Amino acid sequence: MSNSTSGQAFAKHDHRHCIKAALKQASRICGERNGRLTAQRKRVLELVWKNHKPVGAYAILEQLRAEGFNGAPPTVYRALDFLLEHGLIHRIESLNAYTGCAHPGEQHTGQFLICSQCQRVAELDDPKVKTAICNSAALLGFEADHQVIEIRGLCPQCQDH
Amino acid sequence: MSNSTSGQAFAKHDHRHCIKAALKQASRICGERNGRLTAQRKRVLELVWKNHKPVGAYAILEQLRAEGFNGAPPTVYRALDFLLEHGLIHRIESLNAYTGCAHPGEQHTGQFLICSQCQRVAELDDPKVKTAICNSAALLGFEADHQVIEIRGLCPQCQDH
DNA sequence: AATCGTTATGTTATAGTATAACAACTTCAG
DNA sequence: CTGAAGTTGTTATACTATAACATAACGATT
Ligand SMILES: [Zn+2]
Ligand SMILES: [Zn+2]
Ligand SMILES: [Zn+2]
Ligand SMILES: [Zn+2]
Repeated sequence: MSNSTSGQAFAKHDHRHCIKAALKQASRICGERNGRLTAQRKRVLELVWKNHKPVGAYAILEQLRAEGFNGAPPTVYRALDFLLEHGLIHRIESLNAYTGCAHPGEQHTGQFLICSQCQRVAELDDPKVKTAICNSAALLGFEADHQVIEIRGLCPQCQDH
Repeated sequence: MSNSTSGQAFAKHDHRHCIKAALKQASRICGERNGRLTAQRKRVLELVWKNHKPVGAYAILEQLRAEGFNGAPPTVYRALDFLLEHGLIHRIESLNAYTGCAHPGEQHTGQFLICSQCQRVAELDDPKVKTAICNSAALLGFEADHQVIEIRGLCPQCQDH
């Protein structure tokens, strides 16, 4: 089961559950695949999950340094690469930033709703969207493989005023 | 009328027509809006349209320098910003690169098919895709504004072998 | 426990992408 | 001609990401 219902990022919720669930899932998935969720990788994953706002590699680095870690960019990028490879986080191309995956372990390619105001991101995985794209691509004989879908707009809470 | 039928990028065609049409449209659109298509901006647009492969800002800079221009990054980025603002080019987020717009002047947000092998890009504007996304977003109360859609895969010609 | 290949991390330097800030020049309406 | 707006030049710097090589931790095997 997923650790985050679609769109939950925009609803009021106890985010500690998100974090806890994400770590638990990560642990399980790494166990199944012989991936080693080391302390650093785990810490980076926690920082990515700190909230539903995508976070940049250098922001993570700053956090780690604030905690006494004395490291350099490659350390962070390696951790991020590991987490990406195991499907525990996604990269948001239009932000050069990273966000926790809401459906870890399941094979998928996320679709992201990004609030222009509060920066929070919700991950969707709507098969209709995927189908529409694949159909459209197929008409041109294009064989779709991976999709980057990042939608900017206003989340429910930021539409108010 | 658009200067490039959807998906033409992947078909055999006389690309000189693409370039010529793009420049003509650009000239018209800038005229209508009191945008000044200066020599530099025009040259950058030509370089972006050199083929259907997105091109990076620094690659453009190199080209310009090879032509005797002795400039710096801001010049290129300013030209790109101008062209983006007037809807004459698009930015491909997942490549940090720029590509000519196939429907300049028309209000739209492109959807891009990017061949992983030959790097060529075709621009779509499928209303079904847009609708599917907007519907999906609306279910969460999210008001979609701008969409980044970049599909990786293999173009018809690169699927052969 | 000692060994050894594999994986992970440390470290330094550098590549690649983008913008800030200010100066000089061009254009064009009045 | 003149002044305001827009454009380009120039220098420096911020931000994002990786190359390359050294060291350390791990884990299976002996
Ligand atoms: Zn949460
Ligand atoms: Zn918001
Ligand atoms: Zn063409
Ligand atoms: Zn191709």
